[in-house]
Amino acid sequence: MRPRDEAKEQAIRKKAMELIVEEGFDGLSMHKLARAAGISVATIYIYYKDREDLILELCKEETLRMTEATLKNFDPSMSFAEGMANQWRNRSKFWLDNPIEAQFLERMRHSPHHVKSIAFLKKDFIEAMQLFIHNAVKNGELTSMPLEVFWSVAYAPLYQLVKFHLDGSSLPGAGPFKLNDKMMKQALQAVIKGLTP
Amino acid sequence: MRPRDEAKEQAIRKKAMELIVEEGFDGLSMHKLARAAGISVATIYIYYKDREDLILELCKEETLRMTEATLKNFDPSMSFAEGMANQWRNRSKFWLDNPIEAQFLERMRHSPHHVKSIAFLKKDFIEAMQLFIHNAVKNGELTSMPLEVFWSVAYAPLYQLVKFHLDGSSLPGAGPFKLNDKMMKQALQAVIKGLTP
DNA sequence: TTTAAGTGAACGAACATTCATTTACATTTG
DNA sequence: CAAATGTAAATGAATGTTCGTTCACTTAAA
Repeated sequence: MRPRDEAKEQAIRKKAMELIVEEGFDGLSMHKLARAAGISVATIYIYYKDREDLILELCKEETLRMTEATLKNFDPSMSFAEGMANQWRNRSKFWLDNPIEAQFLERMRHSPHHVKSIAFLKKDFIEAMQLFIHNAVKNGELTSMPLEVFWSVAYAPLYQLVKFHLDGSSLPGAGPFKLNDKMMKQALQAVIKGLTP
Repeated sequence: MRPRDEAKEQAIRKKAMELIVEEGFDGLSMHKLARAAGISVATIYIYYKDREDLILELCKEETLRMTEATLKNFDPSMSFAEGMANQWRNRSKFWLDNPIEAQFLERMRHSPHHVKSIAFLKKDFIEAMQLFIHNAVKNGELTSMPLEVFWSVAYAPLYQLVKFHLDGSSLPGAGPFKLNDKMMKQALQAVIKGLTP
């Protein structure tokens, strides 16, 4: 029996995400993908049932990689300031180390696939995050508020900053934009201050 | 000479945005759009040069409507807390009053069209925003920071909250989500607190 | 009567998916 | 050890469909 060529599957995945990031979902056609990956169209269908399956499998795997990176050295019993610093570090590091994969996930989040995409978040990841804010509230380090309000204030600024960075610009008229450590620290500090009682 | 049927152009615009919001950019085909709008395919080409032109014209007009709504009763010389309250009110109101249009703009912002899309922001809108934060810093109401850091901390939480609301949910496991005034106030308060020296 | 709005049919290109065939490797056989 | 065999990987061509766009034509109002 002939074994699968791992390099081919990797090429499919990589090029598919590149196409989606650079040209959007309408830029991902099976023929174009095959040409970009240097394989035959039919080969894609050995690995994936159809186009939809390919997209969802990509999302599933990258979501897993993302959540694993996000939980690195994280412990829900950390102090609030420590935990927030860890989360901002982990999340921004994942984005900057894996810009294609992270931007692909962001495209998913802002597409009709969104509902299916968040379903890939593992229970233990969600529970760790909920336990963290529960502890912080209990310890008087965090104002009590709905999960959604916390998430919006705590992390949305981080993702926006990283998006500005990867876009290379923010507003027309403002110059090119390059995120640095000082800005990240400043934003994190503001967020912590806002969330602290 | 036969006059243009305004209702037809409106139907095209409305249905195009609906298709993009509900099915993504690959869901917007000219044939499907014509069928949805109850007109002939060729009619679309009377109003728009091609598919790309249609998308960009939609974006241009909706961006204008959005910035006009955002500037309502806004004055850069307002106090920081007043100005922020005005902006959160204006921006959330536009989203909730025009969910299709707002979500269409958000799809643009997270697509390869993004660069063209931000170019539609009028200079006076940007200048008003910049003057507002300049004044606030001068008056000691706002910590000095790069525009991008400010924007991320000040508004990204708002857009994330509204997105949770329109999605109807946040994380799997968390129940359905409905944004209310109290949550909005709480988030705004946190943001202002974080940005104040 | 004039003129632009509006149309349905038609164009070739690109699309997702399938299929008969070939290829390359692991295993079995001599 | 080498040749034959089995099998899933890999393929290019082909299928039928949908795509964006155009065009010769009809319609309606100024």
